[in-house]
Amino acid sequence: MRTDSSPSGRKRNPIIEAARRAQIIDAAIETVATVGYARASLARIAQQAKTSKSVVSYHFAGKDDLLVQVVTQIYTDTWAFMEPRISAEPSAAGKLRAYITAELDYMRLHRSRLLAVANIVTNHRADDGSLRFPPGAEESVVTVLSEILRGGQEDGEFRDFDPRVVAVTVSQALDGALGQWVTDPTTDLQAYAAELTTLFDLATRREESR
Amino acid sequence: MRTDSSPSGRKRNPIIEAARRAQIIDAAIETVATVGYARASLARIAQQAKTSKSVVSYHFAGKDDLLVQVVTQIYTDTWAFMEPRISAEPSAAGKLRAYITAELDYMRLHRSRLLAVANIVTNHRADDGSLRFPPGAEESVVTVLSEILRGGQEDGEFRDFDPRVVAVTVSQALDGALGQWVTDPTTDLQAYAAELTTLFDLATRREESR
Amino acid sequence: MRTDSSPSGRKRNPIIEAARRAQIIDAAIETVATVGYARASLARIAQQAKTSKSVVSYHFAGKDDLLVQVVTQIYTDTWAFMEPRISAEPSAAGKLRAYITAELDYMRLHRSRLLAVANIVTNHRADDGSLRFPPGAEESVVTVLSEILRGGQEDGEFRDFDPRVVAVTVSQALDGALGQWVTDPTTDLQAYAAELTTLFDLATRREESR
Amino acid sequence: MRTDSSPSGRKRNPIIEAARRAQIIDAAIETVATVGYARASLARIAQQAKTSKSVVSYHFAGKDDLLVQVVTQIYTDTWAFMEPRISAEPSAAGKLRAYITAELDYMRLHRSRLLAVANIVTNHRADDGSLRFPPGAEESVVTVLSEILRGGQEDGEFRDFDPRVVAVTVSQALDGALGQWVTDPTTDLQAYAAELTTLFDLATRREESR
DNA sequence: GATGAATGAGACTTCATTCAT
DNA sequence: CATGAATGAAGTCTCATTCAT
Repeated sequence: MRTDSSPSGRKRNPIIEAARRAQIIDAAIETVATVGYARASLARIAQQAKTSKSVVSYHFAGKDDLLVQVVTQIYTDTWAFMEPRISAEPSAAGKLRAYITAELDYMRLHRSRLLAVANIVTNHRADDGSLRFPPGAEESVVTVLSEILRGGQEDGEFRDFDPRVVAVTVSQALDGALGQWVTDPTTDLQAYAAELTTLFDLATRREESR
Repeated sequence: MRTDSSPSGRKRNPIIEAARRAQIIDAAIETVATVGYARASLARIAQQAKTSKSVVSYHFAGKDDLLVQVVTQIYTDTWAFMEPRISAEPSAAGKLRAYITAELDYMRLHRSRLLAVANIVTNHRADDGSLRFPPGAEESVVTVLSEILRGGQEDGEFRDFDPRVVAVTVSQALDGALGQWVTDPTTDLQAYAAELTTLFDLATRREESR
Repeated sequence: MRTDSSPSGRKRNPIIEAARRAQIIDAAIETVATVGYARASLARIAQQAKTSKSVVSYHFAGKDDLLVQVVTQIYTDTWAFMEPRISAEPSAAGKLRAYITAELDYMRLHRSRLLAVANIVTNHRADDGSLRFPPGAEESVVTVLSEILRGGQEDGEFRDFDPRVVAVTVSQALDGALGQWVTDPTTDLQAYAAELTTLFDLATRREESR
Repeated sequence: MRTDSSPSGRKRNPIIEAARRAQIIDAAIETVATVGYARASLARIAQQAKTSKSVVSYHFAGKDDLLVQVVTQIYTDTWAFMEPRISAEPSAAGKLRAYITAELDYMRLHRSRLLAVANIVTNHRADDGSLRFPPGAEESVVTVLSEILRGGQEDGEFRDFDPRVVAVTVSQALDGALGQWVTDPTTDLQAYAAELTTLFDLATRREESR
């Protein structure tokens, strides 16, 4: 097994290399989304990627490395999708609405990705038992949301509340939408988005503005 | 292994029986809460219960049976704790507030139980890959909440919204509180409860009443 | 566990005792006949007998003891059924025919017993790996047959052949009938008996008598 | 574990692969022949093959797959040995004699193989309890024998009898020879062959030809 | 550079037996 | 006398990882 996560030999071909890695990451996403974290073994992932376990072990330092990269990549991609739509909104309330609708739009396009991320983030642990992706982490969704909310409070748009509590709740609400959609595939995610934007609008705006 | 999960020999000793079962269930709860669903093996659970795997297999038909009983028992116990407080409230808004505060109170008393249930419910699957405790199930939290909310709408207390969306969101919000508390043990759950009751109060009441 | 195979306590009731033993032996027969020797565990046998493993262990010194008694009892019963019909025939050829038809008649009445015996006899071994019921044993079917055949040779009824070879072959032929019947339940055992009596008649009689 | 039982990676090494598989199959044969079907665990087989259980599980999809391949391979090999000798005989009676002597010759050369096959075929079952190698199967010995016998009847060589009954009996007679040889290692298999050929000759030929 | 082969640990389950009551 | 409870060994299979080529 290679010890670093990006193979580098004498004649490595970075294009083929990247393609293989992407293929394996996609397979990991699909596998975790389909069978759940606990049953997503390297064998199953390799099978999904139509390769062998060796190939997976060659391109990634180990299972942990693979899953970390899955999460990182999805976080990056999701944020690249959502960020412009959030930034485009001048008001904090607009940003919050944009956040909700953007994530639900992304969800419709990439169900497996968000499913995989949710599975991994809530289950993957280091050997000492600590969560590998603690909800308070820097890059976390919750942190971003907190800042939007705090901004809205400072601007006077939002009432007084604990930004972290609301951020956690919004984030959980979106996970709930995903779960609901998985349980009932007929769920209308756009209607769901409308429900949630209204809900959090009412829940966050200043009393005077009502 | 015992064939059925609830032993019924002619002269079985229900006291010893029940005690052992309770001990093992407690061990399972503690283990899942501590190391997570994926690492909660029968060996670890047995170790926690200070017995051997054989004893666990003797008292439960299998791992699946054990986990199902863990969930069932916690559901029952949680509901026995919450139900009186909810029923005592005459209004739907009161019931909703009671629901939130009751679950968070239970959480303070029995962190491991709710942690275990959350872990099992989101991860445990049948052999065919389907979730063993689908969120839409009869006894599910979401169903109970939906009915409270629908009642409030019929009474005219609540505005018009999709009860299921709000029920899912409330339930997820409570899970989020648990996660937040685990991540940051200094979290004040009573303050958290106040934040959430206010949030959902604002989010659900009729506009006229504002 | 009791060390001897027939329990004897202060107030034992030999009638109940015998009934229980018979019930367990029947269950063992049925279990071995149904699922085969390798899967006939004490648990399965106890289940078939509608008791618990403890009861089986109490009435028999162990699995080995139980199986030995199953075989012994069936041998005894089979022979009690066959012996009069064989003895009634004055000629050796008649005895041979009687042997074949009698065993096939018994087979129709007690399929499970012969199936169980065949399974146990060919599979059950002592801890050192030696067969527990070697085909050459005193009480064995083959020995009885050999003597009938040798008698027929001494009388001049039968041609010259190795009695043991023919005895083994007749015995195997009957086992083959059982296997055939199990495979194809529509097999007509009486027609099968006629085929076999003719076959071994032709195979054993003296040339002059043809 | 390998997912399929016959590996087909892009660049697998068929030589090493085949050698290991053959080694494990031989070990399985020897183990089953020695300790019997019921005690032939993967651990014992691996020990006999001087490897570990993992290696066995790597090369075969499971115990069932291994045993199926053992039987298949022995069937193939036995038939390759016997077929030319049978085909060389023009008459049906000759073919029948050749069948008997050929199998007994093979038995002398490969006692363990025939012992293993007999053990597996009579004991190995699918999970639903049905025999894995039912005696009526296409490739079965009995089917081949039946056709030889039927041919002899159509030619007028053989008397009128149920070909299946005689086929079963011949096959069982050969198994009986094996059992006899195992019980008494001094058994002269060539003499045994002569006894059997005479026996079935007399049993099958037309009356006119006597 | 890439992979087929191997490995040992550990998963869940079933086994025959023993023991305390 | 009878049995529910417990036990440790052993069963098959899957795991993530490593290694020789």
